[in-house]
Order: sequence, then C-alpha cells, then structure tokens
Amino acid sequence: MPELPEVETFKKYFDNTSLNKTVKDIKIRDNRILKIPEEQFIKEVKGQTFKSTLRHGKYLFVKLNSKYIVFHFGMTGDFEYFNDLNDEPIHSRILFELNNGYYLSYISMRMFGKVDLTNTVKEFLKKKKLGPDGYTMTIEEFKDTLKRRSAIAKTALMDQSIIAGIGNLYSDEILFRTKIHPKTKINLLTDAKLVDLFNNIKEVLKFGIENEGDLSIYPNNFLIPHRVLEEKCPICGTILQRYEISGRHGFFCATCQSLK
DNA sequence: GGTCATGTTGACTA
DNA sequence: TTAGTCAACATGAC
Repeated sequence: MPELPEVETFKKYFDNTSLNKTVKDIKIRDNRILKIPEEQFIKEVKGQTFKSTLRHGKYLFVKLNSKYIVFHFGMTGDFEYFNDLNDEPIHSRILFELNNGYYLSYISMRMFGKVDLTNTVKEFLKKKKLGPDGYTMTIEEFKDTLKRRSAIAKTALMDQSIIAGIGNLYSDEILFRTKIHPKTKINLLTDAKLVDLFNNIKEVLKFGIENEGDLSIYPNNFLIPHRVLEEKCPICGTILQRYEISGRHGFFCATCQSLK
C-alpha cells in the first residue's frame, strides 16, 4: 500500500499495539527482507524494548534502547498484531514475539520492503539522501528543497530526495488539485502557485492520513477514484489522459491541468 | 500466458 | 551535478 499516509497509519497501529513491549524472540521467515545479516539483526533486537516511533517519508523508525529498526513497506507491506500463532499471516517475513504473549508480524507480499537498523535517524536520512518529510515540512523547507531544481512537477513530487513520502497516486492527486500539468517544470511555477502546491500537498496527505490510507472511500471530486482508462474528469468532464513518466503511469486532466 | 501494480536502486545517457 | 529512462527485484490479481 504504502505512501506517506499509509505509513503514518502503520505507525499508529504499531503505537497502539506494540509500543513499550519487549521483544522476547524473533523469527525471520525470509531473510531477503533484511538489509543486514539475520544473526546480527536478532542479536541487536532480541531482548530490547520498543521505546518510541518516528516516521519520515515512507520510512518508519522504531527506537530500541539505543539503535533504531527501520521499516520500509515497499508496495505491499503491512503490520499485523495477533495473539494466536496460528493466525500468522501468509506473507509474514519477520515475526516479533512480545513479552505480553502477543505477536507482531512484518508482512511483505512482494518482498519490496526492507528492514534495516541504524544508529541514528539523522544518519539514515543522510545515507538515503531523503528530503524533508512531506507532511511535516515547513513552507521554508519546501521552497528551499525546490531551489535550483528544474525537474518536471511529477518527478519532483515523487523524488524522495526532494520531498519524502509522496508516491505515484498522491502525486497525481496533488497535481490535479493544484491544476498543474505533470510535465510543468517546477522552476517555472509562480510563487503563488508554489504556495498553492505546498498547501495541497499538506491537504491531500492529511486527508489520506485521516482516512488511514484507504483509497476506496475517496469522494468523487478527487482524482484517485478516476484513475482508470476512459474515466472523466470530475470537475470538467473531459476524458482523463493517461501518461507515462519514467515507467510510472499517471492520470491527469488536459483541460484543468493545462501546460502553459 | 501476458500485463499491470501505492517502491527503490543502480546503470546509463544527455 | 542534475534529469530522465530503464531494467531488476518478487508476487499476486485480472
């Protein structure tokens, strides 16, 4: 699932179920999901307590006594908290046995997710070259990160080193709402349009978070329910255009989002 | 069987 | 350096 709103939802789920619990045991169901050797991961995490969590972009950090576990959910990641080991999900890749008798599974059907360890969040963000978090960044950080950039809007929004957290679907929604053509060069936007874009990033992500990343409940006036061939723009009725940028498919309204 | 998918990364070309 | 393209990764749905 995960773009920023989904990861925020996973964070809340983790906080509500597993925070302050101690890891009694760990079972690695598939070590391809780990960025570090299995033995090392187990050694560093077993016996530790989940002290706090922090989300940056699409990454979730879980603080142990000193180090952090870093969860990335790829396209099909999830958590599941349960009591009976028989309920372990099919695609459970890492199983944490907690000291209250419950289990937490890190799930990844397609194995695109990754689990890592880091000494500090700062160090990890630097290593991954992640930009400011899309949901919590300030307008100053936003303008600063776009400075001297000439990428097209769609690419810029999805580039995690520019802004962290926005993916294919939400970038389409944000551009639609701001009435920006996906191929508009970011440095050609007026200051007013940039502020508009900033506000819409916040609003779209906020809406996503409030709905726990559930894309099936989106109102008709959003683009997301219409990202299908032959669908019409909910604002003006024009047939939406499908486009491709760097191997990712998007939709936009050629009338509402004209390229000036 | 073919195509597509909410993501990231590294190689390669301007 | 910055931008953009593409293949690779692994699996399930239609």
